[in-house]
Amino acid sequence: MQMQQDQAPQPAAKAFTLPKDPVQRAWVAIQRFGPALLGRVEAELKAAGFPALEWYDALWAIEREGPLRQRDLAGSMLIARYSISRLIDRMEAEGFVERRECPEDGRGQVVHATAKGLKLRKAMWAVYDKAMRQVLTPLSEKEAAQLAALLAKLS
Amino acid sequence: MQMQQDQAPQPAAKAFTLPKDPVQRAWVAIQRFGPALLGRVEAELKAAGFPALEWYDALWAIEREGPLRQRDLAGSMLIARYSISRLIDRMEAEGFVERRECPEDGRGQVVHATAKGLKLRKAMWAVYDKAMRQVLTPLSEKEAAQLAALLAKLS
DNA sequence: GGTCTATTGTTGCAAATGCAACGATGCCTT
DNA sequence: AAGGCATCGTTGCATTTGCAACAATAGACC
Repeated sequence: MQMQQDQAPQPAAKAFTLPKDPVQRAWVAIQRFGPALLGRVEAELKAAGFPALEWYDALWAIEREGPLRQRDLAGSMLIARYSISRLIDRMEAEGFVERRECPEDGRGQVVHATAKGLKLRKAMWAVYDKAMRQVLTPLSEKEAAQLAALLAKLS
Repeated sequence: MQMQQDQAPQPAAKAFTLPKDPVQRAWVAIQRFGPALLGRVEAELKAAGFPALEWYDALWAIEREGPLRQRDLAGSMLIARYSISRLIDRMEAEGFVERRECPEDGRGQVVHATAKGLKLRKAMWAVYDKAMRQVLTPLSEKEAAQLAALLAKLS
């Protein structure tokens, strides 16, 4: 019987050599480091007892743009409608959002944030912001801006 | 009854304005565009009837480094051991790899690629390479190298 | 109005994932 | 050699996802 916490989700990262071709280098970097960075931030949120980033994103989208149709949330978060449907199921079950009928469209559901939801988002932000900055410390402000610009070109 | 294919996994992307703070810009870009790019490439592989990128990555790791312990595959692919265990289950069931006993470690399993596996990797590469380059066309070679360098700083 | 097609959100089902545990083996210390 | 801890790979279980369908509503066209 062992007492250590087994099965770390992110196993020890080996030193990794990128390919020579610049395009492949870029691709490999995106594929490897992107998810790893997300994982680190998600891990900090979870360690602080918070739900996943999705929840934050949904709450933030609503706070930014006002109550939203599920369709629009899906568009805003770039995920499929059925994913939104179930995400909102879970968030509603915990009282962070609520669905209301959509006056202009009988099919629609408008998602509102509750006071509890707004509070959660703020609490998450403290941890999220810190974790994000920590993960990005290796970059100067200028480099961060450059990185954002390069990625934005790929939209 | 409708004949179109419903529920596109990546709904119409709205024009998206990045925050002002450079660090947040970088983070949002990583969070949004990274997965979107991966998704586009994955979609092309799937459309061509191929399995997911994971399969390619596993086969390529083995081809590059020789038959690998599952532990090392996990390290190389940055995923948990139980994920590897099940990934290899599936790949073995389709005859692309096979597990053999590890001579130096009774616990170990060494994963070998089969001829069928090597063939699959090559076939996938044709599509993968093309899709990857297509997704990255907005970047010049120099920019691609820059992007890779910036992301690598974050390892 | 009536018909036809598209969109919205939901759901059943199968597959995949995360987590926590486990058996088996290796390794280190005594 | 023996005990104790660490590592390797696997698995049961609950949760989450992806896919394909669906009912309900909207909108366009005649």
